[in-house]
Amino acid sequence: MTDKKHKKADIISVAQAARVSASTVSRYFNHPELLKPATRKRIDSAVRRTGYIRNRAAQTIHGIRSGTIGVMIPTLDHAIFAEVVQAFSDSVAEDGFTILLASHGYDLQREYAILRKFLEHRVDGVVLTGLDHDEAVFQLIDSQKIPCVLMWNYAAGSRYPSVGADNEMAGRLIAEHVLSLGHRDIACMFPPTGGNDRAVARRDVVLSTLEKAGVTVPDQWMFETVYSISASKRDVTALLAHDRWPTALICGNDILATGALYGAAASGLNVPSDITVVGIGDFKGSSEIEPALTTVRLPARRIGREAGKALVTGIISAGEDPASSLHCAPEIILRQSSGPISG
Amino acid sequence: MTDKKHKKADIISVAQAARVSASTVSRYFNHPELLKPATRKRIDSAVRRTGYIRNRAAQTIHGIRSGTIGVMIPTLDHAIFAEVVQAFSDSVAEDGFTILLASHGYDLQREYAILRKFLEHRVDGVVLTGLDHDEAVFQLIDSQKIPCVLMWNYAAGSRYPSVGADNEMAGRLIAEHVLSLGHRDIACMFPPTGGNDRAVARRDVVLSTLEKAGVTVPDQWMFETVYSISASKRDVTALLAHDRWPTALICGNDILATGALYGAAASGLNVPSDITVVGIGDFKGSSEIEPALTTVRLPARRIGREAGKALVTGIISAGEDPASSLHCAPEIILRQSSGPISG
DNA sequence: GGAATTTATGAAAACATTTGCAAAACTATT
DNA sequence: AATAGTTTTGCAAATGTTTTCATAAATTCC
Repeated sequence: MTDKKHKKADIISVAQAARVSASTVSRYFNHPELLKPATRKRIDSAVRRTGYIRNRAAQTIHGIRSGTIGVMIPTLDHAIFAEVVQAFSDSVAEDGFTILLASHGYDLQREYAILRKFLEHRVDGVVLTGLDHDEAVFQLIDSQKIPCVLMWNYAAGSRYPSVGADNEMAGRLIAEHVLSLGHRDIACMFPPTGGNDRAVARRDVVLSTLEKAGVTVPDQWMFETVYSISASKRDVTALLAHDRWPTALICGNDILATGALYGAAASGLNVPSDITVVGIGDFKGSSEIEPALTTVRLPARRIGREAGKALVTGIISAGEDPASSLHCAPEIILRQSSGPISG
Repeated sequence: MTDKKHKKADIISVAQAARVSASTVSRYFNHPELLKPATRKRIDSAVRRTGYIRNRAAQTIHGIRSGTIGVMIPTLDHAIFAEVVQAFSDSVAEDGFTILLASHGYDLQREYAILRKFLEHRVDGVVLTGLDHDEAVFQLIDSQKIPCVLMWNYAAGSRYPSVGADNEMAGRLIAEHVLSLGHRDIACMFPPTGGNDRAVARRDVVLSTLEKAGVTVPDQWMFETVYSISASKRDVTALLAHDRWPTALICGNDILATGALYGAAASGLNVPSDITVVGIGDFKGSSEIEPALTTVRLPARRIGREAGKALVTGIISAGEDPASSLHCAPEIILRQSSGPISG
């Protein structure tokens, strides 16, 4: 029955079909308990017959919530962000929210532009990835008085509630683990830090933890490698082609560590007896790779879920009970890719 | 200057601040060429001072496009979908569209519910993943006369324009490659097929191609393995623990193939001299893994980009020039994980 | 069986915009 | 300086809902 006269099914056409007023149809959706069962049935059938679909745009201009949440991430190409977004989306979907998703590719200008677009759509709240953002972004959110949660990283005094892992802790955990195995000749590989506070925090804390133990990483063992398995594999292969290698390699994330593992394999070296390799993140696949990767778990699913809950709380309670921060603690995961020095 | 009197910046307050009428402000945004440069400047400053942000909801009820596109995927947890979505999003963002993203987790009921939600938000178009959907879903899209593109898979006579790869071709390519290497003792590992037309198509065509060559896959070499590296590693390890193995293993996707490679490594077997392993997809990392994986490339980025372009065309030209199908041909990628029989 | 409640419905105003039409303000032409 | 033509602007109606207030209908009470 797709005939439905094609009268652009609005609330008025439904009202006519049900022989009631538009107000009554509106109530049918928003306060059904106010209607007489008989009327309800009549409208029910009319809705079905006309194929009416509510128009949230029309509701939204009444100050009613739009039911959307703006989600801003650097990129979906990093599987870990995809995982966070998936968990976030599932979490808020339970309360009927749909996400408006956009990625800025680490471009701060774009982040601002996207945020404006979110606001044009009158999102009920926004999630940003990471703690650091352009001051203009924060001011815009302030001025619109819209709930906001910073997701993925956690820091006590963050500008907005933050739900995520403490990156410094993650860096410290992995550095301490490597030190505890007796390593002193250590190489580090981190992604480029431009526009990426997470990477900066991790690198700085790893280096300072090593230094506190009296270990300095020589320049030629400090790699800045783009986030890709192939780049890492290449750099590690080059490193291992020299006559002198480190006994351990700390990678800023599991992607780099995966590439490092492949690089070691391609160089004919054994991990961990020839070299220890560790990562940060515990990405999907890190536990199955040969050898299984020692890393620090950043609980992506949990972060996404909790960030969703926090934001929804902030939205539903409208200011009176703002979203609150939550630390999803990172946790060291010992596997086979790390071992004591020499052997 | 976050003072702005906090008068809920609407178009009228901007008009007052600029000493013009609301209509003029509206024109400032929608038809600026109709305004006198002086007025334009005045409004420009007023917009800035009041911190006004346009309200797309209010525009949308005038039949103006909402500037959103509904994107429906099974899950973002499969990196390949994340990649497609990222490319799609980038593509449509160029034309000012923002995506509304939701995942149904292969649940057809949920797909229908999400579609309704998209329509409530008056999305300008929708993309679905895969060719097969509930008839109710198709009817709903029909009845709303909204542009729709089926993304990821391609088939000539699809219900809506499809942009993607031909799965049968992908399956045939990989099966033929394995046969051409001389293999006759072949095992297959595919994901569970419930609600997943892609998996079905691939499996069926692989089996029929093998059969046409006179090869039958014995039951105990037919694995139905959930999409995860660990499950695949487990199943392959079990397979290789028997006294008789196949000489080749065809996996329904690269995730399963990756797990298989790890399983072979863990069993102390060499790929490809002991067993050939191939996948489908050419996921990120498949080229770097040791040994690099022979697979069929499904061009995810290209598919996402082209699907975006196709849908935007359909939206902008409003019916008169509907979105059109496009086949992004799969391509066999020969790497190290496959080799001739025995050795 | 009517008054007093309670419940159910409708009319109209409100929401933030766009747009057709008409008036006002300019320019150009004589 | 008056007219015609053009450009710029404002008014008011329209968009699809929700909500307040008022009224009509149903129910309860004595």
